[in-house]
Amino acid sequence: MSKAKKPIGQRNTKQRQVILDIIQQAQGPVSVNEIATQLENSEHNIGIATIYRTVNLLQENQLLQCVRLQDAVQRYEPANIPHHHHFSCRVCDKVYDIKGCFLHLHEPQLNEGHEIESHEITFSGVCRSCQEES
Amino acid sequence: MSKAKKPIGQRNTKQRQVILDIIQQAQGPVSVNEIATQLENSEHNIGIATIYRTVNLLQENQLLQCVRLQDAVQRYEPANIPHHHHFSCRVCDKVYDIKGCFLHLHEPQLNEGHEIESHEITFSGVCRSCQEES
DNA sequence: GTTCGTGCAAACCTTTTGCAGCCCA
DNA sequence: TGGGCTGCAAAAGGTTTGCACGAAC
Repeated sequence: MSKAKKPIGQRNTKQRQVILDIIQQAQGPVSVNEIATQLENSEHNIGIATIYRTVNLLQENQLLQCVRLQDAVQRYEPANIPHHHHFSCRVCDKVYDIKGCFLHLHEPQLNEGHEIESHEITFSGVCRSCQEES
Repeated sequence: MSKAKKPIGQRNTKQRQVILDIIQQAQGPVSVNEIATQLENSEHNIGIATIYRTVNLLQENQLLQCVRLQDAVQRYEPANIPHHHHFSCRVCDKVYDIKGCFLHLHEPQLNEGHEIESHEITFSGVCRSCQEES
């Protein structure tokens, strides 16, 4: 069923396809731990080092981008989704995508002389689901 | 000379005052490593665990706030400075404060149902000093 | 003197690396 | 068949914790 997919890196292994599939089907950026947990619940047995090596490879090939929020872990999401930001729930720790961007970057004096190339906005609070539960 | 200062936590120790002084006199958020380096260059001998325990205590007492940028380390800054954000130079790795906030948070539907309590914006690019050097 | 705080070292957590065996091309 | 890829385990960085000694009240 993965006949038409082009190889990741030099060889097209099952592990790499499975990991990429998990990230592409997620609702927001996922961590290596979250990937490992999903794999444990399936029949796949993929070592943690392979997951790390794969996400790094996918990043180098511009298929993934890395998101680092307030906690210690890195999360990964497909590189081809439009510009957006993230919301991190302080109750359940889940990370959601927030569409669009509220930033007005073109007020010139606000850069204070630095050359801004990119920005990252992280919101935090209580997510939809956790509000309903309380 | 630290006669008038009120205690941090339950006891007023020299270590805690020294660590707080370093953070308050810094130009931007500082990491535990940067604090440790400054202490090595002085006559103080403070264990790394004490620095971590102190910044965590100061955070609980709302004297410090934690800033986590794209790299793995946490940085700390006084909690009483006005709302602002940060710029991280990809050349020299220094972190600068950016005054003010460009964010327009009150467009209601953009929260996507989550209750936003705080936000953090990190800019990155090339800082003033590094531009001049090239 | 009692209790809290410190320093040291070990533990912990996330991520990386070395290496022998496996499997895709 | 050969070399890239995997799994395991050990190592590497940043942070936390346990414990006995020392210092603040």
